[in-house]
Amino acid sequence: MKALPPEFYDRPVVEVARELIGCTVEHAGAGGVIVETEAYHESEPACHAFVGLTPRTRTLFGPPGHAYVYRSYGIHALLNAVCEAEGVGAAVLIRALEPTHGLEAMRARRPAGARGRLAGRPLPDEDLCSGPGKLTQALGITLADNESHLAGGSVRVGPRTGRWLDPEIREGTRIGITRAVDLSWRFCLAGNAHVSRPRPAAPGATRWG
DNA sequence: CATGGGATTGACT
DNA sequence: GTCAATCCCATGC
Repeated sequence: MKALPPEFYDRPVVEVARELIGCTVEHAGAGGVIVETEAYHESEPACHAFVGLTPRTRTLFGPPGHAYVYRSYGIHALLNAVCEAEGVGAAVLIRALEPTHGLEAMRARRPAGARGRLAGRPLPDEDLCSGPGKLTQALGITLADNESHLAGGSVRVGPRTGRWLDPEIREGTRIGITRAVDLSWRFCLAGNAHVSRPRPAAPGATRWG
């Protein structure tokens, strides 16, 4: 796979978040197409970089085109792409993928449902990567991948191909945050079953898709 | 050095 | 809809 160059990430983070929809991510023999992203920028308080340069946010202020991986709620590793010029804290959170290869490797890394209807059965495709914590688990991405190069490291991000060349994109407000909740900095591939919930509605429509 | 909160998920009511 | 799990690290004393 040809990877996106660092220059791709060296522009306004909201623009990169939109452009990453339809691009590919792969790691450890598995990968998929990005169907959901969110933008974060040091100028707004939901961004980790808002507090300035600390040991935790060092990667965010580094050069564009690197992975920023951090632990969320003590449990999940979340994958971001560092954007904008070195010295500016900005990143795109990769929130969901449509898996394209390595599905069995993903299922091996994702525990099957312990109870209920799906107990003991393999997870459906749309449950493998339909959330930021799920996709890192499915791909085997950990904090050890923090700061790795997205163009030549363990995590690789590639350009749009095939039926994802000109994706129809929905946008909405970001999820799971308590500050700067009004910014419409979340982007999704319209009608895609792998987007996490809640899914943004089409403009003027009453239903998703 | 102690404390508190968080860019989530899965299980249960 | 509600809830706990569980770790990193920013902040404050």
